Amino acid sequence: MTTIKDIAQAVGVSCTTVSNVIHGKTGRVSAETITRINEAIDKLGYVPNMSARSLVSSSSKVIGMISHLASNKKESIVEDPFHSAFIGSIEKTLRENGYYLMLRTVETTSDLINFLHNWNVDGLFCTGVFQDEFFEALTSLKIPVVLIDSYVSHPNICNVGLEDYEGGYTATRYLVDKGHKNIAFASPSIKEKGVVYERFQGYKDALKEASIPFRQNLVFEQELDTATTIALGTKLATRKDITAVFATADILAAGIMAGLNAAGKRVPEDISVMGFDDINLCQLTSPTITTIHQDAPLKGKLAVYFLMDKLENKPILKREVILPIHLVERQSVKSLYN
Amino acid sequence: MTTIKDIAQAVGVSCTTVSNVIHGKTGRVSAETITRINEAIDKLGYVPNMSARSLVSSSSKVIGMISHLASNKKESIVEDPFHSAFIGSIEKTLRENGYYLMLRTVETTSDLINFLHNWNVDGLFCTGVFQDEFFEALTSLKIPVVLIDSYVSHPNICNVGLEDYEGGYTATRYLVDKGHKNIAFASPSIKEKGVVYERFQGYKDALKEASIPFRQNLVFEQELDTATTIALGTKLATRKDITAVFATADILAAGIMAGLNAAGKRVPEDISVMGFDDINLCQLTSPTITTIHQDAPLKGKLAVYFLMDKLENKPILKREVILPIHLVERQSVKSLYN
DNA sequence: TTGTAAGCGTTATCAG
DNA sequence: CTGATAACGCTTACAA
Repeated sequence: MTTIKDIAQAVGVSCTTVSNVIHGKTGRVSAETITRINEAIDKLGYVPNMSARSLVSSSSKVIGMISHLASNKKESIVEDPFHSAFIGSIEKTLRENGYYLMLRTVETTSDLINFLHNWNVDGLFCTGVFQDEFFEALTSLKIPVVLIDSYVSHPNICNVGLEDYEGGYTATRYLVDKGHKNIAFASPSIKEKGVVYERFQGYKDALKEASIPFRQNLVFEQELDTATTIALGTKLATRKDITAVFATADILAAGIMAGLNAAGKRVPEDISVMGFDDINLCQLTSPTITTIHQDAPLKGKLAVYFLMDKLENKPILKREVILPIHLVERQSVKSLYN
Repeated sequence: MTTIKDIAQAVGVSCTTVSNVIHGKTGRVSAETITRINEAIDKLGYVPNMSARSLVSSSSKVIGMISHLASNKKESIVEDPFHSAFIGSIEKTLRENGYYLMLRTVETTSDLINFLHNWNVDGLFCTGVFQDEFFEALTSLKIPVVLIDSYVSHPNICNVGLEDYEGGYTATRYLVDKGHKNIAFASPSIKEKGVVYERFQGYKDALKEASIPFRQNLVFEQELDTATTIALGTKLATRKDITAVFATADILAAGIMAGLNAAGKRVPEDISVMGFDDINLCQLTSPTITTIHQDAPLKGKLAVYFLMDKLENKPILKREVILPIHLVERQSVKSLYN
């Protein structure tokens, strides 16, 4: 392991000078020394020891991407702890800016605090945070925090979100415009201040606007694992009154379609289905899925930009960015006006 | 930040003793001191500074999960939904053993070396490594390396893999047993010493065993993005000779099915399709996809166990573990014997 | 323009 | 049983 000291000796200068050159504090160093140091760095293959830096400088260049697991949830592919859609995008942007990404699951608030102290973590990403004790802990941290897909807000915290309300509204409105009146709402558990809650409000408002009474018995909340979603589909097949379903996730929509199919119902002839997210799957099912599109990689990228700005103490113009959605029309919804 | 020194002062002992107690070197410490130290640790909320530990002890508890990007590829670290399946499992197992997971994409060998030095990385996971210069670099590291889904081998390196050959054989054999003779092979680029290559061998051997001549014009290699896979499906629809397709990934199989469908072909009536992996998608398409099952979370877990054993210098019984596959029969394959 | 030296939090060596 | 003390690699006042 080549160290700064090795470079200093090779060149015949002090550690200070080497350190200064490395950090571009090149104002008070002669041009010649600079080149000689840089040559030595290349030749000897110097690589900074981040632990040492971190120890002395209270900046570690470590960014945590944490996922908060409510106590004993089972890990499944659906319940992907790391929201794989945008994590690649996050790692890339972070790396290009000289940061390192640590993935960590925490169960309790003190798990989080310990983790942050362990590595002197510089900044944090979290997804799907609710208004709870965990969020409170987040707000009192002294490091930048960027929340993704969370409807909790605080002056200390930046948010990257989606037009969830609009998405729910747009989807429902689309179904209404196609002549549907008995529209089921399928989603995971509708938690206050969560993305699903917002989509739910959009659903309800679209109904109200069309003077269609909201009925609680058209709301179906359940887990997103494959077996459960398929079961919901077969259950919906027995409900003669329902002509359309709005599912708040494509994976859920697909499961419902599979269940309907298994029960002998045809989509969209017998019942229409709308999804949300516009993942690849939507183009692979038969019929293809009409859905609300969102740009996950962009979400990741924006989240990083937010964090970088805060880390570099740039003025934060706004604490929040909301990505637009749009409807992608495919085959899973049928018009009742024919 | 509470440090060891704070604890030492509070209890009235030296740093050494505190450190010893923390590490269970409790042989030469009085029972009373131990409890007093532990109480202080709780009360003052001591959390170890990993950077400091790392600096002094040449073990950082950092494990890298690296993905090697061939320079100009756009794919990111978890572009493959299948990879994200076991990354959660890896983080969990690592965490339970006191380690931390860093995600990192590297393009060149020296990117890798630098990263390792930066953080004094204790161990490494890599997926899909081929016999190239990058692999050579891996073999000469002095830290434990566990390869996942890679068919390169070296005494210094552990492998966690799958019965890819058997998978290819089993899938093809199944199609043959159903009376198919003109069986297409669809996959991403077949690289020497890669998982796809193994599956390809299994395909060829199953044909040979059934005395069906191998035909290169039944082999289709292309990218796995949705548009391309669907295009392949429509292309296959024009090939009157083909009665079945073996795709080496479910995502590919689904795309092909969508393309066939779009071109007016019915699966499995007109053409049969087999997948590989058994991801959720297989149960969501219509028809559901007959496929080769593999256990991704188990793969992740075993990879971690391998690494832990090497990190703790436990005797390595075998350098390699190959997970079994099995066929899951669904609806996308039709028997020609009726 | 460059060097000295202290100190970050921890562990390890060696004395007491 | 316990405690000084050096060392890990680096940054940063402060000197020169």
